Amino acid sequence: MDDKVTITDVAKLAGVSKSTVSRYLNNGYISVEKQERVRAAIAETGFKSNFFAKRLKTKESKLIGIVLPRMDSVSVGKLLSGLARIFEPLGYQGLLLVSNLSAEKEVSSIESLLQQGVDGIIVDSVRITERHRQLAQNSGVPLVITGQSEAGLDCIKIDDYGAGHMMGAYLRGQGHSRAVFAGVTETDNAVGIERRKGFLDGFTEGENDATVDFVQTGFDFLSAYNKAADILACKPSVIVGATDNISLGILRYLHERGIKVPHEVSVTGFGGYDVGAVVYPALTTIFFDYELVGMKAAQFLLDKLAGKAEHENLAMPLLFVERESVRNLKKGTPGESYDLRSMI
Amino acid sequence: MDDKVTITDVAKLAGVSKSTVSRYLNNGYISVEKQERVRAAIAETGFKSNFFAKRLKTKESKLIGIVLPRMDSVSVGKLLSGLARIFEPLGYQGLLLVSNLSAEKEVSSIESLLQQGVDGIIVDSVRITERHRQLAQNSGVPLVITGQSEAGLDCIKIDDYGAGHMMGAYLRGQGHSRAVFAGVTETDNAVGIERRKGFLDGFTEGENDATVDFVQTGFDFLSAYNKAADILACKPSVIVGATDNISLGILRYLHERGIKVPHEVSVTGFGGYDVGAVVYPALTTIFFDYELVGMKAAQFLLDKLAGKAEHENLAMPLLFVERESVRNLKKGTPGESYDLRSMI
DNA sequence: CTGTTAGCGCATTCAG
DNA sequence: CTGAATGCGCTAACAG
Repeated sequence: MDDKVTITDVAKLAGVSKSTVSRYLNNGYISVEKQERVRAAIAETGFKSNFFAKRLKTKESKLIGIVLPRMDSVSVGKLLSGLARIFEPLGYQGLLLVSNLSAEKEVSSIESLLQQGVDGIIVDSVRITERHRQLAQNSGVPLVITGQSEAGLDCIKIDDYGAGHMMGAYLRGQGHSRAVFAGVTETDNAVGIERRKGFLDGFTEGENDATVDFVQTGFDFLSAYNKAADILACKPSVIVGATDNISLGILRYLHERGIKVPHEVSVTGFGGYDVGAVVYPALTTIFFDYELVGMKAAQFLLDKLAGKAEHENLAMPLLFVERESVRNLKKGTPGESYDLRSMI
Repeated sequence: MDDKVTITDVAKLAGVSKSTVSRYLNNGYISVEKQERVRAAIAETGFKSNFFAKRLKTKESKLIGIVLPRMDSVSVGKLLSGLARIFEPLGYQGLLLVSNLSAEKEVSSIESLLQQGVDGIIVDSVRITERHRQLAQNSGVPLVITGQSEAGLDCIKIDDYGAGHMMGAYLRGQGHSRAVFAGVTETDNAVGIERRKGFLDGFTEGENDATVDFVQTGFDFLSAYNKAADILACKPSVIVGATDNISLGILRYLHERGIKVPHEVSVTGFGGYDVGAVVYPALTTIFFDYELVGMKAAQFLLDKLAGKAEHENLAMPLLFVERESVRNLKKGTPGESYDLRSMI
């Protein structure tokens, strides 16, 4: 309603020129006296500078395009929190698009964002295509990728391979030799392929009695739960869920069947958020700091915007969270820990 | 990089005037022959119309401002999913701002959004202030509120009072008379006040032997866990968490102490997402369809934009989810249900 | 320090 | 059906 008032109206009311008002708005030099008159005129008219006109001139939008695979997931939420934490104090705002886990949709979202004139783009990708690469290199606006890692592009991500490897090595150390990896389909490269491969390597490294079966599930509790019977049929000493959610679904199934964890079978996850600590037994897992990923990615984009950033392909540190769901086969059952505070 | 090409370049290459190109872009009449030439020129140059210039003329941004209290919460994620589901197919994009649970920050976010020239605003509010009201009524852009309900404003929300009442009545029906309501502080009006009041009314209605104690917690597992001892000190037959998270924290505490749920004490929550179904016992709760709230809010905003919507103050329907965590004191212990599929 | 003069890229009259 | 002309509201030289 009140966007009718323009810089011209203010200038008229203050008895100065448009440029003077513009200077007032943009830290240009202006005498204290006129400064005051302009201030008063702006207050009186309720003037708000027109965003589009301003951007048309300056070629800067202060807008960051953000492409996410989905909205209703803890990790995505954390990632967004991290992004907001960096961008927001600097006056950048986020333009949000959802790809629904489709690499094609990611691409079209990026194209759309480019047309909107965003200053930079962050895409939490499920898979990098050739078109991603083209856009990243030729669009003229900096693009940083989280979720996947691809040589030659700017990526900030969790070290999925490393996490898998760390878990594999840990479980070997606990004396396990028969594992089932319950994972998602290969459409998500990082989770579906790297994490799994890392686990395989870490678990079987230098050993010949270690076996790993693979059972495919979805990302949600229920689909994991539904595959639990298949998993059990492999007679594992440990079940490794590709995400905490998968592990929780399996834990529920085991509970229903009266199968004791970790006494009869061990279970681990990846993710490390609080939920894993409230179930019983609390889930041993690896903590992924997606908020940190968000912050790093944001900072990196900002650096690129400022021209002071070289190419980077960074993996965030991992934190192993040992809780109650793994049995040490070499020493028997672990002493159970009975305090949530120590596990969160 | 390729944003250099403007409508003028295309016109020149196609051998027509700028206006003709503009018409081509905006469904204006243009001969088939020139249509083809323009199409070719656009393809060749890789022309993308400049967003800001276009908006400067049309006064339409196709941008929806969205203000959220936080990012890392399931309900907020669901809400966003719902919004995206409606807005996205219509070419609207979301400009996202986070208020960090502060009503003041909400207001400044709204003001900022207004200045960006968004077509409409959705704010998931924690508390409505006088300034909210002013902005909603005088800013000239439609504003719909979720999360809170306020007379005279356009609100779409969960029926918090109704949910509380429903839960209260249910528990009375199960023969409970000593309850503890574990809730958050009153800064969140809907959760802190309405939900609690509804419960109080539903639980004590027409009875005089029913008592409800109140214990304050935060929104997270751990803070609820830390208050569990205080809660137990009240000797309740049932503990009512204001959110599922609160209830899960309490459930964990009870488990650690070996207190059987629901045999020794019952527990309920509010929210109804999947996590509550994977813990043991699975949590009896009330399902809030935040995704539906998002869809409704989006549609409502669209209707207002089209001028075909009257004022509205709508509450979404509730779904009672009976699982395993409540004991029927009139009939003894419920038969336990042993299948996740029936509870999700 | 300040006013004047030009556009930014596009949509839209208005005459053809 | 089409081209020429006119701003949308603002910033950035350019001379004062």
